[in-house]
Amino acid sequence: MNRQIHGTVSSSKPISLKTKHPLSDSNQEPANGACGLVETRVYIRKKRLKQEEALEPPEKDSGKGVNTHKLCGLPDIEEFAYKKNTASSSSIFAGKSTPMDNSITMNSVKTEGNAPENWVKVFEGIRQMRSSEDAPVDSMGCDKAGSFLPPTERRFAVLLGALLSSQTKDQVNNAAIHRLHENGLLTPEAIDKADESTIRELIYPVGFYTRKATYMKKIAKICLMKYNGDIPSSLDDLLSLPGIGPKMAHLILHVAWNDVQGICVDTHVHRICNRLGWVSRPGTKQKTSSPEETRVALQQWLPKEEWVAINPLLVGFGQMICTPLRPRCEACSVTKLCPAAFKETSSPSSKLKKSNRSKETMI
DNA sequence: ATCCCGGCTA
DNA sequence: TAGCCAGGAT
Repeated sequence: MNRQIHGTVSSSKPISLKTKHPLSDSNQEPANGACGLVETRVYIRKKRLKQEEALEPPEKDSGKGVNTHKLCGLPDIEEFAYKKNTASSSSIFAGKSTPMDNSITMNSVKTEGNAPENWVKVFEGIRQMRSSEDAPVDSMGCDKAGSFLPPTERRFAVLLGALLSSQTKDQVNNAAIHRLHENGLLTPEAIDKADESTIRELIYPVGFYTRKATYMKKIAKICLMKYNGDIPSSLDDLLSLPGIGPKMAHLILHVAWNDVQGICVDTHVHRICNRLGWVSRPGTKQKTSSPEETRVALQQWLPKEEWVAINPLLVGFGQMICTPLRPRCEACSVTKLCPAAFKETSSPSSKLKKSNRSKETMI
């Protein structure tokens, strides 16, 4: 295995793509005797992880979750929404009016008719828990990666960041974007010309890298042909891109275009809103069954000023406290207002009866 | 409903 | 080590 991976971040020397790469020969994974291959892969992954650490020292809070609001190269929406006065004037939101005054948009909230009682208190409670927990380490050096790019390229980088970030730790995602950038592959033109296998190697090991490499090629072509090298600016057009679903489409719209058409609902938002009783299937009291259903229900009463903020708020909360399995209700300050509080003490023992468990935890 | 890819954990 | 997790496609 002679593949070279330069260890230093500062080096701009592209990763050698000439040497053989276990992933470059498509249809690898022979049904048998894949041991050598697997070892090679593990080796490369370790190297990459080292590289990533050099790029971004590990964060304590980073956990496993995907901080979707932290797209590589972008200012952190969470910071944008919750810190006092960040230098967000220079952020991607520059140009539009000052970011919402986070000091409290709540006051001006006119509660919609069907808004859950006390939601403001819960919102504030969660916000406080979030700020007392180790504030999420601010978006490391990665914001240099994209922020200095001209608007069109920056938007494309946002799009790729969103695509790559799903099911992938920030660190891995940022490193992948970094490698793409090193190789001049952050523009639709370059992606269009590059080999899919090259892209696949560069983004490895982000989650689902094979599919994502394919999507990147298609997306680049679509951007060139239909959008003059820019990314789509409407929700429907974003959704039409392969690999871009509702969650990412709304996120991209927020970050790239500063346009809020809907709430970015991921599994955390979905889960927590149901636990809190904030959403239900239309005309019933039952839990919503999908993030999309949650999004629609939530939008019916949550004031638009909070549509961007709620995602980073609940994502962080969902990682630290209101976890999917065995939520840490004892560490939560809003249990008095939470219908689901302490109801999920699922005894770790009973793996059996999936039905029971799913009833309790799959909320 | 199942697959994708790899990290995490019981 | 087996199984869960997480958006999106099919």
